[in-house]
Amino acid sequence: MLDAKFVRDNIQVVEEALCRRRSKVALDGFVALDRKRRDLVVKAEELRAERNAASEEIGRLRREKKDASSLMEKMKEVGARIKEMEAGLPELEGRMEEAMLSIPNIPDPSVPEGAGEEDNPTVRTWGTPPPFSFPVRDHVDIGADLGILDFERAAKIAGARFCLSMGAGALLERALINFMLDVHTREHGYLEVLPPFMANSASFFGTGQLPKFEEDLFKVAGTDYYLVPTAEVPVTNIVRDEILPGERLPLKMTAYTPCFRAEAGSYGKDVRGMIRQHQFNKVELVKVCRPEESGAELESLTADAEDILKKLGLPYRVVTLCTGDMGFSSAKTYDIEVWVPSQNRYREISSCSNFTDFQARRAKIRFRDSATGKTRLAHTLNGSGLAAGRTVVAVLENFQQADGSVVVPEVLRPYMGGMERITRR
RNA sequence: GGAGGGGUACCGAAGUGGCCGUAACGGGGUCGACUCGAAAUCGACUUGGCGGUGCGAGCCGCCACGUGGGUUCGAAUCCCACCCCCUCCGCCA
Repeated sequence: MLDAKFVRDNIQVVEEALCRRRSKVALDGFVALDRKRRDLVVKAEELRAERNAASEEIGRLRREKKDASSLMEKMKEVGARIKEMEAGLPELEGRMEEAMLSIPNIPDPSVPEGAGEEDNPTVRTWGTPPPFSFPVRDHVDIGADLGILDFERAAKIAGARFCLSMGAGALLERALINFMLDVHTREHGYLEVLPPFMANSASFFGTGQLPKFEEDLFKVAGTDYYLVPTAEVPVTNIVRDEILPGERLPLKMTAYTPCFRAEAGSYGKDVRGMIRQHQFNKVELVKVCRPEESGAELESLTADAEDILKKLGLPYRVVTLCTGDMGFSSAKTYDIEVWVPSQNRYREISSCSNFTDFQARRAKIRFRDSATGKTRLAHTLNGSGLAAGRTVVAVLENFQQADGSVVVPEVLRPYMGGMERITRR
């Protein structure tokens, strides 16, 4: 959510930002609506001030055993007028709120303008796609052949877009998760947290998934809970409604969670394999920092995620999402894309975003600036570090051998009981 | 699921219709005094949001006692609904 005051005073800046984002949100009438609301608020406040003064007077008179009935009579009327004033407020405030909640974040000036995915410039590339002297197979075939992935039985248990890993497949994914958490906590200085895998609607409002994107979520029937689509939700909300001591920033947290996504509107997209699932495992990185530092913190967060791919030896590139491709709450996003041999292209494996104060304003995440003693909104960031399911895909496909086996990356071997190669059982 | 207790500031806690919300009392914190320095002691200051006004330090007002409604001239206090926490019982990994 943007600052209503900022929107009011900088309506053209916001309109221009919406235009750059290719967003269709209309700000028509916003200023007039806000004007109307503030007029009402001021009038109601004046009346309340009058009533407060009179009530005090009534109290004084009664203590002195004097008559206050005429004043009380008068205030009865004032009370009615206050009610009248306030009656119109909820509707106006509701419309304001709705307008504010539907405005996306303003893109950082460094974000390139563009319409969609095809306009995302590549920032850097690491490694080279491996050459294969034999026909490349995709992870579904590799996994089935090795007996470690079973999509048919997953469909029996749950349905389409679910995966069942077994044996070395299950071990590989668990090893990846442990490896990622260890690197981030031991080498990158993140605090490991293990949060709830469901969260209440207030948390989802805080990070911006609600109210706009409810159809992407799984709601637990009969409750106020939703399954988390990313650890961003429970982890960022750890500090919701808090004023943090300035010297404790930046907060750096990493969390493993399964992620649940309804994937509404993605019918026919990535239907094969474990690229796009209703449930997948992910290790997330979350930061809460001072506004001055969020730009640099995004760079280091992205580098922390990249480090995992480097250590695994998986080729990747980093792209900047252009204005038309960015998420609703983000001011700047880097996508890290890993090489997927069977598709002969790079696929997203991590998305690292700086939300500036957009989530912090919604979630009321503030800190006390020790220099001024004043409270300020913090900046929040997060990124996948990494999506474990897609990392399994990348490992299986990039390290596949002519004989159908898969070589285990060196750094994972200690996590897999020394296993050097996944072979058919 | 049943029974009971509770949610007030940074923490503990008092307050049960006006004299109580920058909110008693205790603790903590910050600054100052004393001291060679410290401890102890003494003093001052320590919630957040919204709106108006001003170039500004500021000044003025409104709101907030878990949340949302209601009663009343006036609600932390009375009424209704909901949320959360704690204790005991039941069930349970």
